[in-house]
Amino acid sequence: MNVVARVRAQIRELVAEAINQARFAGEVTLSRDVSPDEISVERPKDRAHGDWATNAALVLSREARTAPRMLAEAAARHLNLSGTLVERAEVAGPGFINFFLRDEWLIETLRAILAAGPDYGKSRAGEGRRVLVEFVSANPTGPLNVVNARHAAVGDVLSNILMWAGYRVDREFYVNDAGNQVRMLGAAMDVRIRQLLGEDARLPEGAYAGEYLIDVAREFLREHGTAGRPAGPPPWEPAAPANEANSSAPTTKDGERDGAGPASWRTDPEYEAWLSRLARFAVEKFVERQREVLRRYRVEYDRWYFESEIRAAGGPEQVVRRLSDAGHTYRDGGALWLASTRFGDDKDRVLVKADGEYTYVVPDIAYHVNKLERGYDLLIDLLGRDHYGYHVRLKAALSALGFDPQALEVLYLHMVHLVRGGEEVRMSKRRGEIVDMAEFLDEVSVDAARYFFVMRSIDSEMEFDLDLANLKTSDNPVYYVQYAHARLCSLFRQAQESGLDAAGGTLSEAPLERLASEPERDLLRKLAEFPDEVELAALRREPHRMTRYAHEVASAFHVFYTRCRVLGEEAGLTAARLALCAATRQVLANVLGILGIDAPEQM
RNA sequence: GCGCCUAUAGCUCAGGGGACAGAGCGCCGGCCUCCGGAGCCGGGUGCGGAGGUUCGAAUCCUCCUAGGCGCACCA
Repeated sequence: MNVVARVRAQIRELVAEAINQARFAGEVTLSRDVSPDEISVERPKDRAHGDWATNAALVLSREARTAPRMLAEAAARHLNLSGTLVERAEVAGPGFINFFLRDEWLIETLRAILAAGPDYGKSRAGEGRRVLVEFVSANPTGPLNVVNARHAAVGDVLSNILMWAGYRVDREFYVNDAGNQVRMLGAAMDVRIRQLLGEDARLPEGAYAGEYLIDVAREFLREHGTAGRPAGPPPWEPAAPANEANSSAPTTKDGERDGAGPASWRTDPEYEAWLSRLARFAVEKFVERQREVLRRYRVEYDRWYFESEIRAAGGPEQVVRRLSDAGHTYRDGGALWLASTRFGDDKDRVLVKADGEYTYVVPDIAYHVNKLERGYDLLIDLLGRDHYGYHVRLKAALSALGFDPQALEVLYLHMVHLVRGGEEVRMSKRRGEIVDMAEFLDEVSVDAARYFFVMRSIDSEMEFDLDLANLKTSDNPVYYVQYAHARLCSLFRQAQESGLDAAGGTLSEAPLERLASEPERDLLRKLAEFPDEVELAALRREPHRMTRYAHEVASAFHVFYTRCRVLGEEAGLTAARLALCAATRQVLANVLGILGIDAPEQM
C-alpha cells in the first residue's frame, strides 16, 4: 500500500476509535460503535486546513443529537496520535477535524518513488482481473476519421491506466467485414471501377459516396484488371435496357426510394461473387490503412477480430439457437425477435430479418459471448454517443444467455468538433467529407492529438482547436508538461558534468528533511498523489484525470524550480533537491508513459 | 411525442454533498549577472432559471428554458 493510502486508513481508524472512546467516556451519546469504513477522509482544498480532514462529526451530529462542533471536540480529545504519521489534529469550521502530518510521510514518499522508479504509481486495485477493451472498431469501408482518433486515444490510455491499476488488459478492434454494408461497399467499388473505365454508372441508393474509394478502385484495376467481371448490368440496375422514367427501384409515396439497401436488388449470383471479391479487396486495403495510421498514433491492438471469423465459426447461429432454446425469442411478421423487454430493454429487437439476414446485433452478441468465453472478466466497449442505448440490447442478450450483464461496460464518447481559424470544420460521412485521420495527423503531432483528446472527460462534447494544438511553441498544454521533463533532464546533465552523483540510490541517502520550503513540500505532496490518481482514473474510467494530473505536477515543478535553486547550493541541500527532481522526473515520465506521449530529454 | 446526456469565467474545459468554485487560452502589468523565459508572480468576471431536501447544494430531487443524441427488419 502506498503512503497516502496508508495514512488515510490510519486516520479512519483513529477517528473511529476516538469517537468510540468519547462515547465510552460518556461524552457522546451514540447507541452504537462507529466503524472506520464510515469515516470519510478527504484532502482539504485549502492547505491551512491540514493534509487531511474528516467531516465525521458533521455527519454523526444528528444521530448523536449533539452539535457538530462539540462532537468534533469530544472526538479530538480522544485522538491517540502516538505512533502515527499524524502530528496534530484540530477542530475547525462547522465541525471538521483537520489533520496535519509529520514531515516524515513526505520523506517516506520520496524514498518510495526513487525505489519504485518506473513502477511508481502501479497498484493492485484491479486484482488481476482480465479486461478486454474494445475501441474504435470502425467500419472497414473507408479511412479513419477524427472521431476515431478520439476513441483511439481514450481507449489506449484507458487500457494503460487499467494495466497500471493491476488489471490484465487486452485491446481489441472489431472489424465489421460482413453483412449488408460490405455488399454496399462492393457495389460502390463496382461503380467507381466503371467510372474509371469511362462507363456510365451511378451509385446505388445508400452507397458510400466518398471519393476515397476511387483510389482503391484504381488499385484494384491495376492489380487485377477487369477479369471476372460479369457482362450484364449490376443487380441494382434493371435487367433489361432501361426505358422507364428514371428510377431503378420502386418509390414510396413520399418519393423516397424503397428498399434503399441490397434487399431490393435483383438476384444475380455471378455478379454477387464479383461484388464480394471487390468488397474483400477494399476491406483488406482499408483495414491495412487503419492499422497503419493507428500504429503511427502509437495504438497497438492485441487482436483484430473479424466479424467474418465469428460468422465462419457459426457464432450467430449458436446465439440464435441458444436464445430460442432458452425461450426468449418469437416470430412476428416474418422476423425472429428477441424478447429483450424481459431484460430491461424498452422494446423487443429483431434478430433475423424477414429476408433471412441477421441484424447487426446478432454477430455482435456472438462476438461478446466469444470474449467472455475466452476468459475475460470484464468487457469494456467504447462507442460513439450516436449509438447510445445499444448496451441495453447487448446486456439483455447476454442476460438471456445466462451471462452476468455486469461483465459488460459500455462507455459512450461524445462528438468532436474540429475548429480551424475559429470556424467549425464540418464532418459529414454521408456527403463524403470525412476529416481523414491520417491527414489530421499530418497537421497535428501525435503527442498533441493524444493529449487533447484525453484531456476532456469522455462524456463531454469537445472542441478540438487545430490552431491551438498546432502551436509547436508555447501555450500548448502538451508542451508545458513535456518542457518540465526536458528541463529536469537538462538539470541532470549539468549535475553530471559538475561531477555530482545523481543516481537514485545515492539520492535517497540525501538529507531529505532539508526539503522544508513550501514549493518543495507542495511538489512532494503532488508526487505523493500519483498512485491514488491512477487508481481513481482506473476505477472510475476517467482517463482525463491523467492529463490534469500531469499538468499539476508540471506546474508544481515549475514553481519549485523558479523559487528554489538546485545546483550550487550547499552540498546537502543540493543532494536533497536533486532527489526531489529525480522523483519528479520519474513521475512525469510515468504519467507521460500512461498517456502514450513522448517524454523528451530536450526540446 | 418518449428517453438519455449536457448547461460552470469572454472562449475551451475541470470540479459531481463540505469550509472563500479551479485550470488553460485571451487581455493588462511585473520577474532573467545564475540550473532551459516553452517558465514564474500579480490583476477580472461565473455555477442557465425557479422551487425543494440538508447543519451545508455548482453537486441530490422536481419543474422550466436552451442545446445535443437516441427512439430501424441501419450499422
